[in-house]
Amino acid sequence: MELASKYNPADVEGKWYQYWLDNKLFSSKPDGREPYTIVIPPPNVTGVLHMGHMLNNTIQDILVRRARMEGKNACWVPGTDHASIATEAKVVNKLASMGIKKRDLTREEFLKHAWEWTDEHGGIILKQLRKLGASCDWDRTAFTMDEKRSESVLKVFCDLYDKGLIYRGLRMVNWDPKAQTVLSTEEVIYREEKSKLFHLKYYVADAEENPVVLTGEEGEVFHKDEKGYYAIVATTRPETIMGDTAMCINPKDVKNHWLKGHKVIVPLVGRVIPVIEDRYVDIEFGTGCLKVTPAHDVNDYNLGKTHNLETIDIFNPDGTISEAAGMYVGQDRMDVRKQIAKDLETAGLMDHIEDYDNKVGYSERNQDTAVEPRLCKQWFLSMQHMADIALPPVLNGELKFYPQKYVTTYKNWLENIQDWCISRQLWWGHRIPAYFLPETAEGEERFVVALNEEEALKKAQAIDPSVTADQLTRDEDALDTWFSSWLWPISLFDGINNPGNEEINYYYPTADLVTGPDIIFFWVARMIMAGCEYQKQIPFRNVYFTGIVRDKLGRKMSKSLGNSPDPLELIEKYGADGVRMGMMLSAPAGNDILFDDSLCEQGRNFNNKIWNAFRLVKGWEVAEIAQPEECKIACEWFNAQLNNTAAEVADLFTKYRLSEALMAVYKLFWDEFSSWYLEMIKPAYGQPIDKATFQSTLNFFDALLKLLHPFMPFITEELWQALEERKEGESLMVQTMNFSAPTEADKQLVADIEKVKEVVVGIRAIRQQKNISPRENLTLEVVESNPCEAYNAMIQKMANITEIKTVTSKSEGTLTFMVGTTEYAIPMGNLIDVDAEIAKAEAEIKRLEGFLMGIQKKLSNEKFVANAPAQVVEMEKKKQADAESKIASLKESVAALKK
RNA sequence: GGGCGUUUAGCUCAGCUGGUUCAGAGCAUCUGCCUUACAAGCAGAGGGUCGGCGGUUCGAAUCCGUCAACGCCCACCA
Repeated sequence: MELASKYNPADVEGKWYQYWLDNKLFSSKPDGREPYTIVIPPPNVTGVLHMGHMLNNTIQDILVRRARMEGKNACWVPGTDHASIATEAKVVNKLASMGIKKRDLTREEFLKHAWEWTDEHGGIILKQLRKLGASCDWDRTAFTMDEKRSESVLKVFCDLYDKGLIYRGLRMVNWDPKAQTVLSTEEVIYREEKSKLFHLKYYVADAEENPVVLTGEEGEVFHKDEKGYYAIVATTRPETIMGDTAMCINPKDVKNHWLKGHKVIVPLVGRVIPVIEDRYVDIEFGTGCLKVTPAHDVNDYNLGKTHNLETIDIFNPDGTISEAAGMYVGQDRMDVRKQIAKDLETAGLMDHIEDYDNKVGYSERNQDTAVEPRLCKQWFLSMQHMADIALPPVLNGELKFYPQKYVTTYKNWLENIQDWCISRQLWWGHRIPAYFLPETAEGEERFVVALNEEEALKKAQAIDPSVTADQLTRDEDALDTWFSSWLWPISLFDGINNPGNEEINYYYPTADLVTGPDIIFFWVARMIMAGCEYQKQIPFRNVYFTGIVRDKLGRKMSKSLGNSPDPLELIEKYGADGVRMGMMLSAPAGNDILFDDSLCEQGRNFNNKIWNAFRLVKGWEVAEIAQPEECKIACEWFNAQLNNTAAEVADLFTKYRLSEALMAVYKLFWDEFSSWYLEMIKPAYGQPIDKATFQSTLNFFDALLKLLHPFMPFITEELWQALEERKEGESLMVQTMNFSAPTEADKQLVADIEKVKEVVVGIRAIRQQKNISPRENLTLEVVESNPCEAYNAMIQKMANITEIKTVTSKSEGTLTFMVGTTEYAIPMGNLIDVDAEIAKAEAEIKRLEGFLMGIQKKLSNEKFVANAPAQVVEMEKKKQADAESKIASLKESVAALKK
């Protein structure tokens, strides 16, 4: 058999992926088996694979492949998200680079461009997932804006509207001036920023007819100069003064009492505004005077409502100053902030400026764009009902989060739920199925919500029989992307359009959801809501929250830092199996992973180890000879070890401790199988192996490949196919794992062999210390009794020992070591350094005496003996006895050496 | 300002309801080996007063309190 000494993933990965596809091994149809379903968190349709996807999808693939091999009907449904705002932004940018402005296009023209862009870039990411080995049922590939999903979205919208849960309302919302759309509260990211706090002078306007009265009360603070009395207002946003319609003080604020009932002049603007009083104002902040701009701040808006203030919207949708401001019209808000500060200064209206740390909201999708609070009429989903139905399953454990800590996060969010703003001023998305009738004579807005125009017309005519089809205008807005993704686990199986169909009944609820904690509110929580509302059942039983992939310095991977490796290059370099293993080695649920290429190296090395073990086994010549004793024991032992580890791995899987499961399999293969088992059974050079041992070894290899396959699908398939003759279409990925639960005898055997290993290691260590070649024959003496008698042959083979003698007292001139309470000795002739051995033994005696003293102290403590469980006391007594016997035997050795 | 989490060998992490020989793993390190599967390897070894302090207990990495550092989430203080 001619196999290279190094495994080359590139030679095999593509081949087997195609083989799996050709044989439709990823595809799933409802049948009598237990279903195991995962729906992919749909990546942005025009996105490219990054390390986060790699981690996330590796985990999903491991779970799916494992479930498949456990005999379940595994179905992993792939798809992409239309990513309304992100994709629209990309298209707008691309058009801009071609010199086309979005506003010069009609909706239809724009959408044509967007679809072209989607068709061109769409699905690249899914192709990339194949390189990773993802075993998705590709025939089921869906898109959040394909026909079925779109229909589902519109149906749900109409249904929720009919239920009274969707409403249209004038609210202070978050506006993204770059994308020119409203955002939900979840889409706003707050960042701490170094900014300035400007202190502006608002002169009292009516001092003439309504004199300022100074009470002289303690704590009163006023400002006066040659132009008159003035209040000082602190603001971070001086550009909004054109929208000021009041100044507010706290009625309990003594230092500002003198302002009560007065009017003040907005600096530069000249508008006279009232001083209002409201306990909302923090007396301690700044001067306790607050400028009120109802159009541009949520709090101010609320103040405006309670105090009936005028609202002046000074911004255009793109963030430039509007006509209504009367000044700086057409300039950008950020430029105006700088300019107005200068102008205020020049006009002597700036008291002073100080540095200030401020939290500013940015658009989640346009992270360089500060969000502008804006008063707009939008569509909202009332969330209280949704929160009410989505909270119990998570709290009562029907739906589990891994790690569990996210339950608290989830609970907090649901208990303080806010209505969801679901409309977006975008074209790329599901257009809201609302149709406006002509306004009434009083200018009142009238609309109907309907699945299609026909129905809309009917509904409209029920309101106003005179309405004709062409008088109806459909709402221009699209829905928030998440309004389609929240239906994903249902809509993938067409459960909205076709309730109770075979697929939804079979695959829903899905088993596991694997996603990042950053979208727990955006997506996870809302899917639970939709599931509970439309399927009356949770959408998945477990949620596995992955961590963030960071670089080895702990920095988030980002384009600007350039610290994000290209996943495809990694795969090329280390093989998909190597990269998968690299990712998984350090990815406990919920912990961030500090990714480094060297992790993949470890994965690649492991591949190579497996490969070479295979070369060894397949290189043996098999003969009809008797099975040597040590081989027989080795087979029994490894079988026991295999069952042990398989049970451990199964348990780890149920706890989603995948990296530990991988580590267990890694050690099983590398340490137990390669370093111990194969060495135990390995025939001498040029000698054949007996048939029984060989067959067992093939069986073990087969079992190991099964355990490894979910983690490393390619190399395992390659070797499984080469292990024995296979028929066309056969594959490891659809084999079932059948391990027996470890018996007591298994456990005992494993424990016995652990001792054998210790003996072998002891002998090897002596060889190492004394520079004795592993090839040089030695004899071994066991003092008094040999607990490993049954395994002598094995020890002899592994440690190259010609004879094992049980002796009552060891020979002179030996080097010794202890395993448990048994002393082992190797006659060394004149090779030993007596003084060094004495020193070593004495050091050990000292250590043991210290140890013994601790135990004796414990045992002489009445309270310990009285309170500790009998078992623990027994254990201590045994420790004491063992230590005493060890000390005794060491002392003997020393005495012997000193002779 | 609230809430959550983390802090154990150089690095990344296990260590469950306190007690199976003075704390474990992988990687990295050191030493010796090109031993006829594998130097992407083999064999052996070293390395931690479990963040600090205090408490509960016969006994604490493990429970309680407190302090500190770091991280995350939520919140309308201009």
